[in-house]
Amino acid sequence: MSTELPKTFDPAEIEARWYAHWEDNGLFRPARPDAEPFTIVNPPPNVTGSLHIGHALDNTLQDIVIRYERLRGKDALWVVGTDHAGIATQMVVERQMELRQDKRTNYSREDFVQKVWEWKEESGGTITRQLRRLGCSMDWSREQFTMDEHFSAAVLKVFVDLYNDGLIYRAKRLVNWDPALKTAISDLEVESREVQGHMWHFKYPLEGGATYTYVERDADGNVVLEEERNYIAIATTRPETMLGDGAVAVHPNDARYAPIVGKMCEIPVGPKEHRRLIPIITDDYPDPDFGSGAVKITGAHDENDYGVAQRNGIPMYRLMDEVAAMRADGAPYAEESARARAIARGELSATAAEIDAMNLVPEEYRGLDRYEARLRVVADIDAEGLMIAIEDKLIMQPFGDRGGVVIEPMLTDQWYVDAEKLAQKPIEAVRSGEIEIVPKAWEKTFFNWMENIQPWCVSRQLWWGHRIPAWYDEDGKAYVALTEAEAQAQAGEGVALAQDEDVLDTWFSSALWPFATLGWPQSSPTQVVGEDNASSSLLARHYPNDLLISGFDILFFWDARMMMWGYYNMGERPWKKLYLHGLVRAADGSKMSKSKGNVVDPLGLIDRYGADALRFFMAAMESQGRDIKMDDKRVEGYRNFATKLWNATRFCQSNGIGASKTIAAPAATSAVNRWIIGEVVETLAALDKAMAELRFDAAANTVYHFVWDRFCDWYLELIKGSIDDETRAVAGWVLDQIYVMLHPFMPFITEELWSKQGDRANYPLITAKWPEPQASVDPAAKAEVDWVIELLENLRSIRAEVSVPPGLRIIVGPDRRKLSDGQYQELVNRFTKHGPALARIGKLEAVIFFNSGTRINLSSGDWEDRVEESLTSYAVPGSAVPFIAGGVEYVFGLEGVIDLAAEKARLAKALEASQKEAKSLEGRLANPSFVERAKPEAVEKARADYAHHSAEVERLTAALARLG
RNA sequence: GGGCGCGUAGCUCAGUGGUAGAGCACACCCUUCACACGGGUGGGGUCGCAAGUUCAAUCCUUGCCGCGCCCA
Repeated sequence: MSTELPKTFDPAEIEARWYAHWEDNGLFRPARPDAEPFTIVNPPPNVTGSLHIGHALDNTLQDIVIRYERLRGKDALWVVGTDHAGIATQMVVERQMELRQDKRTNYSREDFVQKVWEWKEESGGTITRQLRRLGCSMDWSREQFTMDEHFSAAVLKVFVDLYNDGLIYRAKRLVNWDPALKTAISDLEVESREVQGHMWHFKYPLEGGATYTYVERDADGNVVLEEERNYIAIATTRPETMLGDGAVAVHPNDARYAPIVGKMCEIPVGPKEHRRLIPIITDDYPDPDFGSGAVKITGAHDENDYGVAQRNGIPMYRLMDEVAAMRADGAPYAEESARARAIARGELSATAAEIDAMNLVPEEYRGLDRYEARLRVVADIDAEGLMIAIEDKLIMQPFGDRGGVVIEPMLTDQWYVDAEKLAQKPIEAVRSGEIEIVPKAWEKTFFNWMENIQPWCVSRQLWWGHRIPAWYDEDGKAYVALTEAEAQAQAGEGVALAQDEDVLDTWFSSALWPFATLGWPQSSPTQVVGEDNASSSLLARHYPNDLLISGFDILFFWDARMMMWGYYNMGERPWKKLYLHGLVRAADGSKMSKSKGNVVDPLGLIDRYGADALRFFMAAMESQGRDIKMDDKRVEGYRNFATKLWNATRFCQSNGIGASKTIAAPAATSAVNRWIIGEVVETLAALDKAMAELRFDAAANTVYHFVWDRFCDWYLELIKGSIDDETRAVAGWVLDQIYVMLHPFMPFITEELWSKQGDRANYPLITAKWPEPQASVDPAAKAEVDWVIELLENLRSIRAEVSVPPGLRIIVGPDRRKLSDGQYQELVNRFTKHGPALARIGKLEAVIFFNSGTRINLSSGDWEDRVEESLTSYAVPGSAVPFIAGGVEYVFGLEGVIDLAAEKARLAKALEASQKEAKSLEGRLANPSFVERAKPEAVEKARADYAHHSAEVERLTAALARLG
């Protein structure tokens, strides 16, 4: 028996109650050992994080899929967990320390890491609680963390394996150094932004006051400037790096500087007596048309210069420390610069390490911040009269995406993954279709990046994270092993070893998510499913995963790296399909950001409209490939939709309609019941198709329109007043199908209504069965109900347009003389069967078959055979309105009540539309090439449409004529 | 500079080689016994611009204009 519903629908109460029920009863992952597995892993959110609208979208989509597959009977596993987020988490804890005038370096590494763990235990669960409020049905019983012991073991194993395979190595290179976080970061963590800056033009005097003739020519080769110079002009946006210049480079074809190539010039900064001389060299890098065409080369602080320096054997002098302040270490400047001069003259050779140890910052600049040093350098050069010009200029600057400060390229020792080799399998997989990317448009972006991939810097100068399993002996030789003992064994007894201080990039570990969460490496992928080894069974059953859903913004960060790790460690794709969704934007289309203050809190939306409404919004707006603009009104609309369903259920309950007893559609004889069953069949097919194609918008809209437009607006209206046992059974069944089909999108309200429809304590909706109507569309029933609907829509439209008083009951009828006997019989049948509904909804009193004597009273069903009314009595202006439904012309009898002018206008409008349509079709059909060359179906359709419209034109013309 | 995507009703968005749809908004009507978070009926679009392909283009091609993103 059903339980009566309260009049109002309270999402908050329902959500809290059902979520706890599902979770407490293990319903997110019921034991289904024999079922086909289906697996999704969630992109692990930062453990420091809280739920933002992007998470809401991402997790809603995943939950829709997982609930759908669970309902379809699969062994659906949604792996959940959080990411230790090295930089972000360490920052959070350090900031808290700052508030207490404390800092990380006041502690030992072990103590600090311990404090991070304490913080994580206390405050790290925010986002997982919030995911529950969204209704996400993850398998919390196996919640993971990237720093869990088993996960860490997996990370170290991958590092060691890669090292042994030569795919990971340590090298001194120019890296993106974040001076705020004091760590290296990867290319992907750098954002280029255009900022207002300056270009300074300086004179670098030639050695010993040498001069040359500088000649500037225009495009035609005419001399536009010719002068004697004792300097070479250099343009730079970063004067402070001049101190580390190793050379000046010009393009080999640049005739202006040909006279001085190979000569030496002086860096015009620092104490005069110790000024360094550097060579003028040629390289393809300088662009003769940019600036002066001459470029200073600071190999240790600029990506392009680094390349030039490497190609030409130019020393790379490091100028800054870990916070990008000018170095204060090393020997006095006089001593260091003397050595540098010797090196430049070729009198002294030095190793890279020796060069790195040299500090070429003059005493007066030592310890200054790089920007302060810049100001001082510029002022000093200007004072000496060597500044040519300052230009305002927009320059591209690299910013750290976490620290928010300008990245300083720095020469440091870091660990690199040979990404190019690891990228090959993933590239092939996407190319061959082994991994499908949806929407397909992203494939190009994927290939473009993967095919130009750079070595991946994976070491980070942090304390929180997976410490790199490398130990060094006193000579700096590295021993890579899973444990210190193994490293010691490699190094030999008695060799003093020290472990690498650095940790691994968080993405290095989170890329193991698809299999390390399933028990790898303790269980191998080839192990057979066995009851005795739960984890091996898990890995074998659930790897590869079926689907990954992520935002396109982490395609490279995470998705691509999962592919690399999947093929490398498991020899197989991590998932069969990758679905990429867009960003959720603010209502005005701008990107949401804390600094702009336009962040929409998903929890606030849940408070206002309910989780179901927010979820449905996300689904309905998720068309492949597009960003979603936030629209509260739309969320509200879906809250209204939920209320609509709630009230439809209340109506059903008050009419004794309860839970269905069968999976299959009940047997039905009435057209309305047979029709709605057919509508369920069609809706289900459309929904399944949309889900198979991951068209979340189409899926959501399909259910929405079925529930509102078909079930509520027509079915319930048509059955009112004639609810018999068959109808009760069918209506109850349809409601149940609605709950099931809608459940992936709106889990809370559907579960609540399902439970209230009958005694179902042991049969919750979340684990119910997906519909199997075992029925098909009945074309006859469909035609009959479509006829009723068309008739009623015509009646309502006319009533509104010609202002028939709302309560007035009216008469309709066709002319018997225009009907065949078969048509007449069918109409008599239909009017008799649907009389009460037509009377109630259409406010019809009777149907008269004019010129036959037959009149049927629609509410009572009474017949009169010899009525005197004929069409003639209505064929007077102002008494009859014609319309066509189901191909039959009716007259709407309204003696004296209609608005003649409005009626004329209505007919004229309809006539115009029909004429336009008919004319266009006529023209098309008159075109021989259309008839000859178009598809036969198209020609056929055009003919039929033309016949229809020209008949319409005739009737409307006649009707208009009758009105005078 | 290279690549990708977008430009359809006032707004937010679907869509198709045969001249267009939804939700919201708007106008009018309705206190009809599930629902005013409701019911009903309407108005509203040269589908960015210009060429081309085609019997036919909003949909295909090219160019242009505008917007966004990614990469240098």
